[in-house]
Amino acid sequence: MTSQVTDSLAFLLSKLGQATAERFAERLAPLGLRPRHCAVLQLLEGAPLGQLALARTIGVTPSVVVDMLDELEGVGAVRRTRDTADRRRQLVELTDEGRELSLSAARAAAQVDAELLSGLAPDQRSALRRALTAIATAQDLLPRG
Amino acid sequence: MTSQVTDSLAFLLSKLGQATAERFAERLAPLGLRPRHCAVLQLLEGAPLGQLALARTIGVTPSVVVDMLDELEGVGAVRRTRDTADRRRQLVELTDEGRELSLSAARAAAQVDAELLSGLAPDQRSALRRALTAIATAQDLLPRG
DNA sequence: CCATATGATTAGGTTGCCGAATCATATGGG
DNA sequence: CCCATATGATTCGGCAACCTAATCATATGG
Repeated sequence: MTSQVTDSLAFLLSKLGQATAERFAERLAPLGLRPRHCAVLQLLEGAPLGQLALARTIGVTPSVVVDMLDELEGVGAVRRTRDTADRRRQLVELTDEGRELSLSAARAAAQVDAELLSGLAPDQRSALRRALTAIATAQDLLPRG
Repeated sequence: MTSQVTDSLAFLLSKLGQATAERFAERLAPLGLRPRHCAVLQLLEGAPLGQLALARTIGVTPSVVVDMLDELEGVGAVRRTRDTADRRRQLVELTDEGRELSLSAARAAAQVDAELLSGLAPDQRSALRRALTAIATAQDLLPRG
């Protein structure tokens, strides 16, 4: 009856989160993408953005954005163009290829979801999603309110 | 209505898992511990183990175990002793200090749990735990069957 | 028109993991 | 008995994903 760390939700969530990330990464690999690219692709589906705005929104430093964009340019998903109004600025926009990749990534994610949820009853699934969303919201983890 | 990666459970779980791990790490820091040490401490609460057995059970490579044990020895939580029956083997056992640290770690984890769950109703909490445990079991992530 | 701020980039460091190579010890077959 | 091979621990080098600080180009306000 001693309470154990591995019984905690914190431990369970950490492990499960890591395992899920790995699985998702495997699914994305054939597309030439990695999990961290997904938030970028999705953000750019709206309008083109500067790199600093991108960095702040997804919560990494500007230098990380440089790397990620180098990679995304490498697979032809995004295009950097100097902002003519402010020539310091790189406007990053999605290519058609990028839009397709973003869709494929969403499909990959959905596949992982299906695998994760396969053992759960429908009401369990929705309860899980609601609970996790509530927690993530409370912890201020979600990109768009 | 377009399905988005960030709407997926996979993405949510990855993010939440990482955030939770960071939070847990902050709680453990004053103890001189990190999340990855916890599984080791807990495993050793049973009987002393060799490092290879440790590695296999927690799912990391032997070289990682070496590092972790160096750290745990550094805070006085474990002791390595050559197995007299097989002198290649290091028998790793918990010290009294280690037992106390393990308890403190469990308390830290419980605190994080409380924070995570604070916004949820009791029935939501148990539903969440059941769902996560079911998934983790299905994915073969739990140390002890 | 110069001081200062801002956007992107580069360089270098840290953490946590991995695989391959190394070293000591054990064990079984000739 | 002794050597080939296996096993346990360790070391070393590498990789991924982040960070900070320094640098460079361009803007902007006094």
